[in-house]
Amino acid sequence: MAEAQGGEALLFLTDEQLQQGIEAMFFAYQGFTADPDRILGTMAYGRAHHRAIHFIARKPGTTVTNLMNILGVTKQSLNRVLRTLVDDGLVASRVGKVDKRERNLHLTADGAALERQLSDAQRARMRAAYRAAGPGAVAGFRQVLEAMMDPDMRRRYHTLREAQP
Amino acid sequence: MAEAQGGEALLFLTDEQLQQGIEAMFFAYQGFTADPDRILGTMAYGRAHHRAIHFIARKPGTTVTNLMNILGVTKQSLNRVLRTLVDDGLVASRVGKVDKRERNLHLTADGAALERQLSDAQRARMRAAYRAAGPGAVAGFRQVLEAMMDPDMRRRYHTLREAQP
DNA sequence: TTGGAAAGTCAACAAAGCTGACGTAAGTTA
DNA sequence: TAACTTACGTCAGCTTTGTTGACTTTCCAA
Repeated sequence: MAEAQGGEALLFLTDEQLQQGIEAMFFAYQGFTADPDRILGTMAYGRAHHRAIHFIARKPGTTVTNLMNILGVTKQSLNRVLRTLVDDGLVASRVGKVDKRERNLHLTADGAALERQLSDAQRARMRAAYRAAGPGAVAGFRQVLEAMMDPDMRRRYHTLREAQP
Repeated sequence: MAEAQGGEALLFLTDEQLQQGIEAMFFAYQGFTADPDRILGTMAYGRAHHRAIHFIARKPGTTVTNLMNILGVTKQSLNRVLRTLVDDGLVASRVGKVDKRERNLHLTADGAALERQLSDAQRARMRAAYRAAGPGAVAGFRQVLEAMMDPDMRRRYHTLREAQP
């Protein structure tokens, strides 16, 4: 028991321990999306709009195809969401300069305002969770999440950290 | 920098660090559901069926209302899923013994077989992630996830650990 | 200059959530 | 006992968000 935190101990992970991890992911994800969902519920938008807005804010000028790959949805599904955001003046879609087939996506002032509202709520919860769990826990949290990703998604996750062009 | 992992350091959490946590949750959840989704994609079931099957397996004899609260969906939405599972002979719905208004839900042999198939895939990924991250990381992972839950859900999460009657 | 990639559109559909209303059976309480 | 409440099931209708497939337009590159 004393060495339960030591190296080889994980070789003896019980199904019950793994099950608890699975359920923790499920319930935590509900909390993770709860605040933005509540805000979006008051408008004509859903979680899909939030995700699009989030990643456009994160990588201004990103293309439709890139966003599509990050979100893991089809072009048609993304396009419907994007169209409402463009129509409502939250997202600007500009023809690419180097490749005119591409559309570079940016948030408008209104879009950025909504993004900030949603992000603030989600970050507040994340901040509270980080503080409650403590500094050591945060590193472990990130390590496990990263190990859980598919390789493709892990690559995209790291790409988001790169400097803007 | 040396004390970046020490106590008060978290008071200086940057938005960028929180953002990374948010994105890690998003991408990791994709991985988390990927394997069961792939299996279910070959049959006439979806993620909603998986969730129902999971929690019925976890708490055999649970009632419809209880399951509804755990999953966070409406009675009608759950009922549609449950009906197909009962019709297909994966779930047994028996009238309660003490309170005949209640229906006690159990997996049939076929249901248990599917549950095992789905769980094995998801547990395998979880096990791999835990091993890749290391023993210390696992504790932190669980702490942050738990802190991220809504209080209601945290209570339900803990309730699942209680002994069966 | 022609082939193919990128972006977008339209149509049809499915999964899974929601609200509201209603009915029945079974407990609970006044 | 009568009235209320709870648990469950169901019907109807709607929304969001995903899917395929077929098609056009634009434009880069071989």
